[in-house]
Amino acid sequence: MSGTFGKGHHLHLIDGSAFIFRAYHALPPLTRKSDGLPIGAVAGFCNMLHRYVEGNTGPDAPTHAAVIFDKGSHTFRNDMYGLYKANREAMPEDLRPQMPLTRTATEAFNIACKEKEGFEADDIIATLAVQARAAGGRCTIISSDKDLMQLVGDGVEMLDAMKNKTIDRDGVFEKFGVFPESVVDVQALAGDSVDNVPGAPGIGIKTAALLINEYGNLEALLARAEEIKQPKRRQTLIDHAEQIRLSRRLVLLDENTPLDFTLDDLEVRDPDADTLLGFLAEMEFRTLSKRVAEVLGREAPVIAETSPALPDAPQADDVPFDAEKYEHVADADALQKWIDAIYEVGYVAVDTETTGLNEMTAELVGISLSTEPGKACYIPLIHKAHGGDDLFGSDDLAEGQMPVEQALQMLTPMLEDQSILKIGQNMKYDAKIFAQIGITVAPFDDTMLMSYAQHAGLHNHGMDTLSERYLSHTPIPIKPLLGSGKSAITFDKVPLEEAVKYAAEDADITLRLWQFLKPQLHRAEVTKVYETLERPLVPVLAAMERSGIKVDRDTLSRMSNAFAQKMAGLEDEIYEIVGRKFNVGSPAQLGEILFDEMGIEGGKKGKNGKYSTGVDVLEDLATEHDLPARVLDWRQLSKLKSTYTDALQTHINADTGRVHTSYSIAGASTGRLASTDPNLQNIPIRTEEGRRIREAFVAEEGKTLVALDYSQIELRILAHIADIPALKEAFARGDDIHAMTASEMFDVPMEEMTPEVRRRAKAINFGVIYGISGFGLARNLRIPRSEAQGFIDRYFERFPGIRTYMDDTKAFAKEHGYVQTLFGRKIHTPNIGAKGPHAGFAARAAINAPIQGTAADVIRRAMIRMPDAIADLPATMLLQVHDELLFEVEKGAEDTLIAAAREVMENANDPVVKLDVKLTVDAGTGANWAEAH
DNA sequence: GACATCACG
DNA sequence: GACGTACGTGATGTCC
Repeated sequence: MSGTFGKGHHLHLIDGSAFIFRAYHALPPLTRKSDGLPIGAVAGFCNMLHRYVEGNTGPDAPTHAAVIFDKGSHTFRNDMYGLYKANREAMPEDLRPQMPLTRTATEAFNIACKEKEGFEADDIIATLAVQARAAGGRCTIISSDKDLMQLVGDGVEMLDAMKNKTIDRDGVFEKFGVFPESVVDVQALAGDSVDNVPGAPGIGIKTAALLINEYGNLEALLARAEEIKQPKRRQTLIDHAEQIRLSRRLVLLDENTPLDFTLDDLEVRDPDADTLLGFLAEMEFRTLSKRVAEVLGREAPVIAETSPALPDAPQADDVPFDAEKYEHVADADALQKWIDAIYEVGYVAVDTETTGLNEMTAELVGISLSTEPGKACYIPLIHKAHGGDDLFGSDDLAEGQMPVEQALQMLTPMLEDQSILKIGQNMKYDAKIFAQIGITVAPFDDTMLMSYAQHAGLHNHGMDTLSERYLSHTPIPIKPLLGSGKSAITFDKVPLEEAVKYAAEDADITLRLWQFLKPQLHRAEVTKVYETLERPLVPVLAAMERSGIKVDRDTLSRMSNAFAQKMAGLEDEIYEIVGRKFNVGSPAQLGEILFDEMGIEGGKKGKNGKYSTGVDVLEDLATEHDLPARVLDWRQLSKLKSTYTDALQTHINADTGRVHTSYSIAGASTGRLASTDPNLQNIPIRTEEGRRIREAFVAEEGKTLVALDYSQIELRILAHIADIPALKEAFARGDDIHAMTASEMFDVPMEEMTPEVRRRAKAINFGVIYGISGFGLARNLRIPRSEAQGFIDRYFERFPGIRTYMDDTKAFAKEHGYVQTLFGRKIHTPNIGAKGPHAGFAARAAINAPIQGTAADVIRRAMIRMPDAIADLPATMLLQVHDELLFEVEKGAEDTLIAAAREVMENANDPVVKLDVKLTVDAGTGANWAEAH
């Protein structure tokens, strides 16, 4: 299609800067081999352009396209407002020299490349989009920048290339709560911390959308600001009217940027093969050159090897994923070739396929390996013929598999060879599967933990997330292979051809992630965290999980029956009071009965129109009415029964008679572990009835359980980090820390301390760790907010270091985007700059993270040292509950174990971190967990 | 699958 | 000075 741009034409506008920054952050700091020129961002940029061009086929392909860049740092917006984009970080040093190369790259692909001094790319995009619309054509803006959303509609849409998601008018509404024509009004009110647009203080996108929807537009709102009911909001709008108008001018895109070209100049052109291949060769992008050459039907240019390729050097340009190329290894010859290749490079990505997710019961089905990007294999071992269908004889193995013994005999020396690095994603899983059959995998790297060490708090660390984020590749989903629900099958029933593609791809992805993430560890300065706090924990946890803890089924069963009886009794009483039967377990039904039928005052509805019937609400009502108290009792029993006495029984392993939890190392952002399937970190203890559940956790015959827990570890760490002399001295003296706080705050001598005063001080101490607020403390203590605020003020007065710590921590988080523990663990705080309600949330999390995270690091270090420290004792470490370790030991050796374990725990910070406060550990023993704690 | 609720540190 | 508020988790049951 040609001629003047108009109806039937389709313009693509690519936000060049977004491409560059994404490429820069997604790739390691690659350099050109011949001269060391940084080219990581250019490499990523070229890959993205290539992928973009290749993806543009079919009827919706653009007829016109351009990549638009920013030019110069000073624009007309800086003249309007000196602080515009003032808090932007300077461009990284290794990115600067790459900027001109991205323009050259765009031209090499023969795509129009446009920029204009003094104008932002957004303004040029706006101008072109409006021109395209006026001419009757369509326009797609390839960007996810919210500043461009004001342009959407009437033939203009956006495409988030990252998520491959189109943003239309409805998409804009989802983001802003208004349609595109009102976006600037909302942005003017909400401001933007990234671009430093001031907006109206205290008003975020939600409130802004509410106001604009009510008043129609910004000018109408400002004109009628006096009518607003909320006093603060009204005053803000009146006081900051000019600032808001300025903000609107800042976010409003200029649709009349003077341009020295027309839409017709942007017509899509085929690249010139020589120019493009020449450029790629000059950049020394080997693989991309090959790919592009293939597409163009040309010979790939020869690029000299100017320096020997390092074995673990990341590839500057990536190999495309191609599941067809994965190898199905079916005999000893083929496997031997792989083992030889592994010894050649010294490392291998390994992944296991099994019959289930529970490593204690799952059986090994096959193994996949990868030694370089794009090169991977799957060694199926016990896949069933015909998908295990009974009609054909269910136990027949599929053809094309080597005997399990033979495969393992060949692989085991390699898996255990100290000179071969095994790379896994969540290696604890594979290590446990191999441990089941007597294979100890070592040494190893774990890509999940590498990601966690660098990016805790930013995103999760599952393979799908990492692959999409860092390899721009969506892995083959497992769902279609296994099905779901009742008809779900296990992996050994998956046909070999499909199994090879899926399984080998996992190894391929893992290897690529490792090549990408490993050099980044150093760049992010978290190598020590990974090497000392993450990786060494894997074998320790694997051993604990495999040990499990003995749980007595009869005890649970008896308790379950008792609970059921009590619940039935309570149900009768509840129905009696209400006058009919209903589902006591339904908060919705209960809410209506309490507040509508019975007419009790004080019902509060939540966001979906249901009354809240949480424990706080019911406890308040219980002083006046019988029903809430009964319901609370019923709920407690229901919880204990369903979650503990019943569910726990289903987790008792048939072979071991024990319960084997699984710890996630990379789940909690602060560095804490999390326990799942079942969660053994939330077994009841606070109420007498719940505590009895712990009686079912028992020691084996002839053994005893020993529990050791850190005393007040978070408060001790707070005393150290915030440097509070009074707290440090109290810990040194061994004082009751809450009583001391109370005495200091309320001027009560320690000898005359009452439980009530101490309770309040305790709540405040905890509040401080959580990033205290008057509201939260008031709610916790059930006192007026003003009184709670008074306590907090007094606390800050007596312990001024706390305030400094809080302020410094928030400032650090704002500046760096993360906070750190004493051991260097980073916890990212992406929402710290948010406006509105999110801000307080993020600030409190930032204040808490170094404290909770340091405590988590301390016990991790203790756990890592523990196996050696107790190696000569007849003892096993079973469980970790954040500040507690539970052991099982032969009778008679309790004291020796306590001495050894306490020594490790109390000195776990040594020698990396020197603490001003001593860590102390309390110990207990017993035949069951209730006694030991 | 979202939400409410409640178990733990 | 106000948006809604204590920090971090996981499992269960209801209800759409």
